[in-house]
Amino acid sequence: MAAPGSLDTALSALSGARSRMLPVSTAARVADALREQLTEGLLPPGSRLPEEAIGDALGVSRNTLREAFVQLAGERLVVRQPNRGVFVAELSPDDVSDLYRVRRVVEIGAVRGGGSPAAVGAVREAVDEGRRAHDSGDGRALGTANQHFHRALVALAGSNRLNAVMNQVLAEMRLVFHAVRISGEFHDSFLPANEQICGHIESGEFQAAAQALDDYLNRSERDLLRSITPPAGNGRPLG
Amino acid sequence: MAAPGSLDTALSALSGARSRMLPVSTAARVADALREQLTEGLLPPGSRLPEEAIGDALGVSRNTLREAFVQLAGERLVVRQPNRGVFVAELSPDDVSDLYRVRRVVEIGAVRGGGSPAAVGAVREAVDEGRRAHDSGDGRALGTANQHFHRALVALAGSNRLNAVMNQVLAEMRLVFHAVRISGEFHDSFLPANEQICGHIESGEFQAAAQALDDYLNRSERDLLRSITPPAGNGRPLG
DNA sequence: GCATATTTGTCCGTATGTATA
DNA sequence: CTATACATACGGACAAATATG
Repeated sequence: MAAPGSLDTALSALSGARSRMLPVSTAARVADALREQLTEGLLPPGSRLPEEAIGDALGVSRNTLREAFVQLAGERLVVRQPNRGVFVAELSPDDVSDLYRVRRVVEIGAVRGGGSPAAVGAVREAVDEGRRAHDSGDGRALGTANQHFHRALVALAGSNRLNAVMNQVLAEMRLVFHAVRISGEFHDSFLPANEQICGHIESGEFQAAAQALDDYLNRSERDLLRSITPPAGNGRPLG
Repeated sequence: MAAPGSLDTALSALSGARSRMLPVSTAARVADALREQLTEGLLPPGSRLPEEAIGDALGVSRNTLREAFVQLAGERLVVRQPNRGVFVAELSPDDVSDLYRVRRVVEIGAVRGGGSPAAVGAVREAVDEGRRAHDSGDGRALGTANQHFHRALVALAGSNRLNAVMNQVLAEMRLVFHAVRISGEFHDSFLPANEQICGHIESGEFQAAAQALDDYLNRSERDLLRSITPPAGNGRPLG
């Protein structure tokens, strides 16, 4: 029941998605549409997602919508409570720490192994994208560029499966970012870090890059956990 | 159409699963049942999984079965071809290499970070399990123990999400293992390697453990790719 | 190349059980 | 405790795409 009005607004924009009849299933398109709403923060964590209401809003049947829910639940963006319904995932501080454990292993592991010149170039491109966003004062684009940077780091490993894992992790991170108030310094801090990490990679100093990345991830986790400001009971979900 | 008889046999044993009414959805139980059949090699890669036939065999409706298929497709155990149906995933040599890229990053990354005494103890337990299986000449149990060993390595990182990733990777690996003829030496080679890796971890020599694990994974990938014996066209799926 | 049969994709209606007001 | 709302699961239906003869 958290903000049903915004829910309607969020879903109404997707009704037109049915028009293009691509060889992709309706359920997949519904999942894509909902995933976008979720990662854009338009559906706040903890929100109930009633089948009938959302199915009507999207113009799809409950069966089709349920298939999309199964997919999103597998990506941990929504949680299915038996006989209760599906809810937008609420990430606890423990979940945030878990995500950073994944990131430390996956990102650092990918950086240690280096990558092809093209993959390294993609890292540099993400750094430049962040710098341009910073210069134009676009905080939102800056956050997106940072996600591109870390996606590019993982892509160094050259594994489609690892890329998919990172995509899911970043989607969950966006869920967290939208749930908390991000201070300006949080966004600014990673620009020089990215530059440093990228430089090490370009010069083949993977160990130094891994160390710098580890430092960055530890700082990032600490800052993010602080901004969550845990209530009385620790390990509790955050709104 | 590949071995419909074995498909019937495989599914008939699961019909009784409906008896226990746990707070777990039917679709989830169907997914569990199918996943077991898939990872046990009872449904060979490339097999078609017709909705009506399997739904009847499992005693569930097509809608419920389709929810299970969505979940299994997300785990890459089956592949959905639009308007064609779902098929048991066929892994190409490129897929195998991709899986090993994931394993190198995830397993080595987890080992580098060390783990709690309990997590290290689980690694040792998996080594012992493998030794017992070897002593009793149970090749099947040996393979299972090896999977437990690598699962325990990843568990060192203490991340539920990373454990889930590894579980999916191992499920795909089983798909490969069942599709190829495994030579006896393949199973025997990892026993001393596991012992060595475990010893390094117990003595806190994580760098040495990581190096030994890297060597093992490289050897394992090479041996597995060799046993696949790629036909004329490289990168093609294997039966 | 064409006509037919099969199967998927999607929807609807409905019965049942569970949770909540 | 009753009543209501909702999720769960089933079966049937139909169009569209695909496979088959």
